[in-house]
Amino acid sequence: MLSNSRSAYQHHDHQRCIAAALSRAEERCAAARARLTPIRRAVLQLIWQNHRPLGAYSIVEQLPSVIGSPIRAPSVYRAIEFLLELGLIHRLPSRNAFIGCPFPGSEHSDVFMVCRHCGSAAELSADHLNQVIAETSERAGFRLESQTVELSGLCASCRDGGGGP
Amino acid sequence: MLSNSRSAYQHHDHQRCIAAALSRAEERCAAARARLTPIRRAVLQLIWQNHRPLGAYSIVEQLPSVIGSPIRAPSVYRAIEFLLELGLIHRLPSRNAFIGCPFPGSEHSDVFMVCRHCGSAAELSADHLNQVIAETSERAGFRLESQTVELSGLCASCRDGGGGP
DNA sequence: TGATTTTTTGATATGTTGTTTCATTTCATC
DNA sequence: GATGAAATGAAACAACATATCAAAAAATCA
Repeated sequence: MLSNSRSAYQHHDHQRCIAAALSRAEERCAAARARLTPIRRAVLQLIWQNHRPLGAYSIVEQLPSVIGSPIRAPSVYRAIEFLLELGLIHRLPSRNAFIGCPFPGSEHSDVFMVCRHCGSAAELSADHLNQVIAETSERAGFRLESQTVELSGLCASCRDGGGGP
Repeated sequence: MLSNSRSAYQHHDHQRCIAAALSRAEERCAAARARLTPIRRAVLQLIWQNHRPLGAYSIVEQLPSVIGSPIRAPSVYRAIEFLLELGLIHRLPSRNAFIGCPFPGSEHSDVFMVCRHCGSAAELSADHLNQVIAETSERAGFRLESQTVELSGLCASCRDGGGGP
């Protein structure tokens, strides 16, 4: 089971998370012959500023502090679209928000655990769960192409009385 | 496995679907000492006009033809909120749209199969799937409270070359 | 019944999220 | 440095959702 639930919910050196995410993004862009432009890089960096899903207009607000000049919504959405296509981020439909993918490139399907208390979201890719989802679809005669699984509840830290990461 | 995938995707007497849904709504409102007012009833009826998720502003547009007089967005959202609370409809986050629940009252969790071709959505409640989701959460130390599972792909009718229901 | 309280609806405005369109700039390639 | 493709700027707009306060309707009860 691939998961980033430890780092998402517990204290950790988050600078390394960010650095690793940007580094993976460089690799992936190189492999895809795509350009990680300053805007795209800044958007990715903002999304990775913590483990909470970030809305597009929050990015619009915060971009000047990273880029220097104001960036309008369409540019932000273009960067988001680019990052989505490369699998570097995911969209959480129930929140209209975006979150960094901790393991881009690996074949996995979107399963998120979103903590109602601290707002952090962890992603996991559980083979068994995906298999059961596939089987269930199959039995219903449904040809599964993609999936979004959003689980809401309390993360380990918040459940145990902590205040989250 | 509770599911309405047959009626959602295949030819059937849909008038009976609507009548049954309204009848269940009456029951459920009576049990909850809540009022199924004309607006709420009309909104539910519109959502049940077929098995495709319906957006709030489509409801706003269509309501006059059911109610007679125009109804603004806030009233529609109030009706939607009411129906959601009673479990008579569900919200599909990825589409900003609403769909009737085929088995309100039964303890079940939201799993939807949305056909990318015909747009119809079937709901199912698969014990095994829910159990695996619960186990997966547990293993990650996550206290699961609610879930939304949206599966996208091709329904049986569209997969077999048909045009859907 | 009539007064009181609660629930529901009306109406206006506004907030939030996402897209269209077209012009301009930047970049890679030749 | 000319050319075509990719990326960005800028303004307007479209779609989805909520805040607020007033009015009406319904339930409750003296």
